[in-house]
Amino acid sequence: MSTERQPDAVDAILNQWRRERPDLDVSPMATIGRLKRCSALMQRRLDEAFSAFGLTIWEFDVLATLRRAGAPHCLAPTALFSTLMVTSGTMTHRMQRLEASGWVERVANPDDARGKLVRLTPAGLELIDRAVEAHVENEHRILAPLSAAELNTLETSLAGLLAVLEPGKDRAD
Amino acid sequence: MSTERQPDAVDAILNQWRRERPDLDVSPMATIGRLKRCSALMQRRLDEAFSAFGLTIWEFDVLATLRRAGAPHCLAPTALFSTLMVTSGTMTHRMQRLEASGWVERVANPDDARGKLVRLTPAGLELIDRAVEAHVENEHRILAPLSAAELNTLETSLAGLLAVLEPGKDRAD
DNA sequence: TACAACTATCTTGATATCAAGATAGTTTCA
DNA sequence: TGAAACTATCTTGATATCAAGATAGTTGTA
Repeated sequence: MSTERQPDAVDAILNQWRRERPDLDVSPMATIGRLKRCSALMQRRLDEAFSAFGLTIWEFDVLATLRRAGAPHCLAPTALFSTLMVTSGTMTHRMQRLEASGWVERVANPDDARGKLVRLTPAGLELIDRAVEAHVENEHRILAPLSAAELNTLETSLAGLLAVLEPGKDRAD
Repeated sequence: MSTERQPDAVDAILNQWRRERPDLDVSPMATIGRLKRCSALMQRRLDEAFSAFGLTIWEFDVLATLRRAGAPHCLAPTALFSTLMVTSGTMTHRMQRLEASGWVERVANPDDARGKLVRLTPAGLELIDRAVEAHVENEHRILAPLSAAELNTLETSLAGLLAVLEPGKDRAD
């Protein structure tokens, strides 16, 4: 089970635990610790591209969700916060900010007067269309050091983990 | 390039983008999207174990960092917030909360009067020792559905990604 | 119709976080 | 020694988030 790679920050943490608590099998930390660390570092790299457009990660996420839904780029707040895994209160706050920026507007829902629909404005559409181009380019750049085979293995592994973590989706039983 | 797995939430997002922006090669989103989603879902699962001990994730992280440093379980705030990837202001706030809970105490730094050292109290040590046992068990449970081969592939892939993302560590040049 | 149960959204209050700057102690070097 | 540069920590003000509850509209059913 030898490895050729250089020890990383997670290896150091594992070594500390093995010294301090040799009674524990901390091997899962190798995977879960790297998952968290990769995700945190990745978000920072992605943020660099967003900030060039004056966008934060959450602003990009909301605008992108509306954009990829297709014309008329209009979704209910409930659909948005479910997709984005945040609470309704958070979504209310985000709508206020995005509306003030002029990137979304709220229009009456013809089918349900309890709520309104959130719609990309022309300015919001134009912005997110440019931002997503830069974002995708940035993602390509970030992953460029990995070979096609490495990328494929990583994606397949993460898909397997996601299937384990995603609560009860796509189950037939 | 056929796959046997069920489509997941990230596949749905990719399909939307391919319909709306067929000019973009959004393939990196398959990996990066799953990374973020796996990490978010994993944190929720981990949080379940922490909350059984009345701990939040950040409280666990700070106490665990002190614990695995070994006796006398004492680190400078700078070492803590560097390791934990947060700002100094955040760490000040965390120290106030943890000190009020009685899990850490601040002692004078004999080598540098500018700052104090943060040290686990006996109560903090006892708590984190129990909590980390439950945490590791929980991690084993979460990953149990994956085979040893799958886990090994996942860990190796994430280590490769981390080497790409980690800024300039372990470089000889 | 009328009422109960349900649902979508917003409000409130508390907390965690960050960026920028303030404060105080240490180090370097002439 | 003394002053400048540096460093460690804390403070301040703004923002994003959540949990819980409030409000208003919809649906089912007698």
